[in-house]
Amino acid sequence: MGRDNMSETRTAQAFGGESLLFLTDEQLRQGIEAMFFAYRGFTADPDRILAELAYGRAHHRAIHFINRAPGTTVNNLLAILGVTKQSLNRVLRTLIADGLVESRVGTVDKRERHLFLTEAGAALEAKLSDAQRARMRAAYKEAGPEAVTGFRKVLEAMMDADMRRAYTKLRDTTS
Amino acid sequence: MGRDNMSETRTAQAFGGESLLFLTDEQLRQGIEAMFFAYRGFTADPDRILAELAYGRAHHRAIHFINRAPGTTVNNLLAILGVTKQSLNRVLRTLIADGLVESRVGTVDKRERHLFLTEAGAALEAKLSDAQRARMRAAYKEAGPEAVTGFRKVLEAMMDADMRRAYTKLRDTTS
DNA sequence: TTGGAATGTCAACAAGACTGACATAAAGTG
DNA sequence: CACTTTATGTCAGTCTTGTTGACATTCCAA
Repeated sequence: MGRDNMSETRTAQAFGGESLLFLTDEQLRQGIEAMFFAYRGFTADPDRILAELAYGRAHHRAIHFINRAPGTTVNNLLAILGVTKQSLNRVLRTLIADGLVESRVGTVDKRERHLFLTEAGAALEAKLSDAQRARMRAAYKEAGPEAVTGFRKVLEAMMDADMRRAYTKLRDTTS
Repeated sequence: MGRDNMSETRTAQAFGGESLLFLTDEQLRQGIEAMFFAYRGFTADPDRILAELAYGRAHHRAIHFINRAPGTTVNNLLAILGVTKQSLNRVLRTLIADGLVESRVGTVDKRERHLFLTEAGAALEAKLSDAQRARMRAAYKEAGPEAVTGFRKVLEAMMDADMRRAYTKLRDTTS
């Protein structure tokens, strides 16, 4: 019980900013398990909403990033989502058929399809991200401002290089 | 470009410990996207190892938690993993058939099966968690000690109540 | 005009989740 | 002892989401 608290204190408080971290396998494993359980919570609320509509996480991801970067091309979306075009295409087809996403042929390059959310699509996006933001907001409040900064720092450091590029590019985009 | 850095600074530095958080939807969305991209990195290394062995994440999860709590019952594992017994059983069957997991009938309650890793199972577990820990260690080092504390705090606050119980119970177990 | 790039479609397949139904054995309870 | 509940396993079928491979279309660019 008290054992872990002790080692955690040692890491966080006894050592200063740029000093060596005291990283036991035990502490790393706790971080790993925390990621596992937290990700379940992270997706739980949207999953419930999606289940009612016979959609899955793949639909959520597509809707999220189309909303985030309206007019994005299919190829661009593929790179961000990290799936094959066939897999994405199946999801997009249902979303387009259901009137949540609109695909417009490119004007400068007519091979490209630019993706936009319809009103209905934007409404679902709002519903999904409201739920997810509520969870995130509660977690942030409970953990406190400094914790949030640390949280973001570690997550960013955990990404693959190319995902980190995609993330920071999106992050620094004024939406 | 600079816009986000400004708002982040405002949140993290201008306000003190117990003050109200300045939580814009923009900041929350960045946290959401950070979770998405980071989780990909989090699973990338084990996924590569597992792909060579024709195993998936489900096998990894089972192996991880059996290693974590040797002798755990099937029911216990079900609760932690949050899947159906049919789904877990399929994974366990292959792991037992491949000689990575051993299932022993309970002594006090003969209905229960207690799960253990074999030597081969423990070897794979070590290989997988070495890879995952290396990623985690690098991220922790890059982010710094205070960031690690904050990271863990936010993740814990993001869990569902029952997962949080499972997590802290595991966390506080001397392994 | 030819080659390559972007996109889409079809088919087949696999992992991994689900539900539902049923079997078995053991434990608990009246 | 009879009955119920619990723990586990299994069979069958479905769904989502991912994969590969093959092929067509469109169109830009050398």
